[in-house]
Amino acid sequence: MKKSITIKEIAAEAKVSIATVSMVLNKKDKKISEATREKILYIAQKYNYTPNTMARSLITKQTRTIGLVIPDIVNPFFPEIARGVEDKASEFGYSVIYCNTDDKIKREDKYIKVLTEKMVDGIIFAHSSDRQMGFDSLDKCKVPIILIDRDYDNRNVIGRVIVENKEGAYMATSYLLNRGYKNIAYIAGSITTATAIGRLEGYNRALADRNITVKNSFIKVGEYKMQWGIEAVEQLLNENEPIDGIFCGNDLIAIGAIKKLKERGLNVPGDVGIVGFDDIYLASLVEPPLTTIKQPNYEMGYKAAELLIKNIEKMRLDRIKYENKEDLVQENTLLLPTELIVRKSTK
Amino acid sequence: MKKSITIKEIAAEAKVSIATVSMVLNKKDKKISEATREKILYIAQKYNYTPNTMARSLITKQTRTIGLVIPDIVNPFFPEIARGVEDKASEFGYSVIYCNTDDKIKREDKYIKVLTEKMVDGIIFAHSSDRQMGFDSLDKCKVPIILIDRDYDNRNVIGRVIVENKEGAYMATSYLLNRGYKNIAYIAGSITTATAIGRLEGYNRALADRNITVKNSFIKVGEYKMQWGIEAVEQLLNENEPIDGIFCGNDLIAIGAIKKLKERGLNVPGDVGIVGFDDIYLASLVEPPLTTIKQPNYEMGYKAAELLIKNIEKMRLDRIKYENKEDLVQENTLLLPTELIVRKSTK
DNA sequence: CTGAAAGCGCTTACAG
DNA sequence: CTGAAAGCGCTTACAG
Repeated sequence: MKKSITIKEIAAEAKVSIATVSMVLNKKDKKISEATREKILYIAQKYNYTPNTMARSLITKQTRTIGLVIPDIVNPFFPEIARGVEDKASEFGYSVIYCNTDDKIKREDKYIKVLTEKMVDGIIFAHSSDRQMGFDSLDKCKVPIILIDRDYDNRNVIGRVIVENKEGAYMATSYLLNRGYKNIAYIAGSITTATAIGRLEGYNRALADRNITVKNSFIKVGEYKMQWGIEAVEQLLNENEPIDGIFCGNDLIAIGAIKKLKERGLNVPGDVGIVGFDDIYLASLVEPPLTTIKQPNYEMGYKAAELLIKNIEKMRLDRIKYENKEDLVQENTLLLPTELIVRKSTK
Repeated sequence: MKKSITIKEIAAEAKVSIATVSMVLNKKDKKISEATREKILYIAQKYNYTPNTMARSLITKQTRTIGLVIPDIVNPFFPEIARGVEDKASEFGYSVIYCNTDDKIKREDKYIKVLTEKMVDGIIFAHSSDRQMGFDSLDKCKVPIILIDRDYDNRNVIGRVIVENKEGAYMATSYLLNRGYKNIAYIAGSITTATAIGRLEGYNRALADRNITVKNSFIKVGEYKMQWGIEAVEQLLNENEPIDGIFCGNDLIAIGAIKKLKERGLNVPGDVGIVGFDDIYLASLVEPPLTTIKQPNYEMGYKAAELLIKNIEKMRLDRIKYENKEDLVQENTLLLPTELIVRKSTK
């Protein structure tokens, strides 16, 4: 491909210094005469000058690039987040490098390292549910990190964007109880993350508020996949305790659960009431359409990017190292509300 | 965040030159004594040295970063492509910057420019259907480009990965004809791209092969969205000519079409046979599950990244400018086959 | 086996 | 209003 000209060559042709060219091209040209300015701009235009941002970054120590580390863009949970991040980033003139970790800690660490080497200005990170310890790579990381969705106490993080999981789960479970369902199971994706714990608490609380005893056999723990919804329903139906309602840890589980219930000849929501969590794209398209707790994914990505970039720019301005991150995290924790979306079949 | 040490500081502490440190750290250290090597490695380890790839890129002229420019990651068509790209890229040690254009030519041009400035080694580009001319920005682009899915004749491109649209559409239409449907409409997303033209040709051909006259009123052109499927069915049902089958330009259209048909009390596939195109994630989850032409999206992304990176590395090795791109495009055109996926309702 | 030096393309005080 | 110079953190011939 054609090579781009440099400011050196422009300077030569314009018979000025490279400093002058640099100033004009960066619009720090208040002190430059109109004549030289126009001459330089004309030449740059003529040769289709493209600045080399690598050279610039080397000096300014900013790349205007951020990293987005997520488990899997194919999981319908993540595209909206990714879109939110990219929208906000491009609004601020930042680019985003995205990485799929498949929830593997090794890959997470690798990507954190690669992104650090590429000198990204910051990272937005939805980490694996398995990551309960071993944050060495994050501690070593020289780049500010915002955690999204999956929340842990962690020192090496400047902020978090999380969701009102407890409140959402409470809403979901209460919705089922209010509609007369009594024996409500909870099919969880995991039970270790703050996210999962919040959802479990909300479920427990909703039952407790109505003096319903929580049955351990009604709580099934697996993974956030459709297949697990299928298996969990299989288990629940094969046990002695009858159920008539299910709160599912996410929509994918709920879709699997519906599939299995229908196979067994049970109607949803006639025989068994179901509520999911997340409100992914396909929740409205499956049949019956899924009643679900809307998690504001787009907003989560958008807000995370905003938080990150604002902090990046602030750090640069203040020339502060922010060693004391405890305060920062408190200040930069965003809790997004959830919402119950009731959908009825068109049939 | 903590500042990383530089090779200069390592050199000082090890009492060697920076050249030696550089060689050791880059494993070009055949000629370096074991003692100095270990000393350097130890110090680098001790201070958690992170190379500054900006500085490196400035010299080597390679960033090991590629750009992925797509309309919208939220459109379920793209996550698999994006995943394929990222998988192959990371396999080769490349990162990927992704950009959403919303099919807007202005945004495409902006991103191409930004990526060029960031000195990406290459770009994978699924461009807007509206882009029928005005490739100036691409012509100006100093970076090799691989086109995916949407194909145009264009000089400034080193390769293409496209799909057997014609064959797929032929399969889809023939499938409906073989099952006894006679009056088959085609709800197209667009009609201008090579992709769309291929699908239309396949549809026409399947009808022609059975001596069925193509009716213009059976061909509806709109956009690749669910809403258009709904509207197009509305139109088709309000017209005089009865239909009993629909080939849809993509799955989203097909899902909208099914929705509308059901609203009107028509059974799918009992009353109206439907085939989609793309095989997106939710095709199996809607009810009735969608029979569709599988477009190998993951593979498309994967192959595109492979093609791109191989060409990048080859160009670097050969130190060739590849001005004559005509040949290159021929050589680097990958045509991926489609496949008919028949799905039956579980009810 | 190792070092001194040039240079990648830029920005940023500083001097005039 | 403009230029000379230093330097960002590296790599790469070249010399010894």
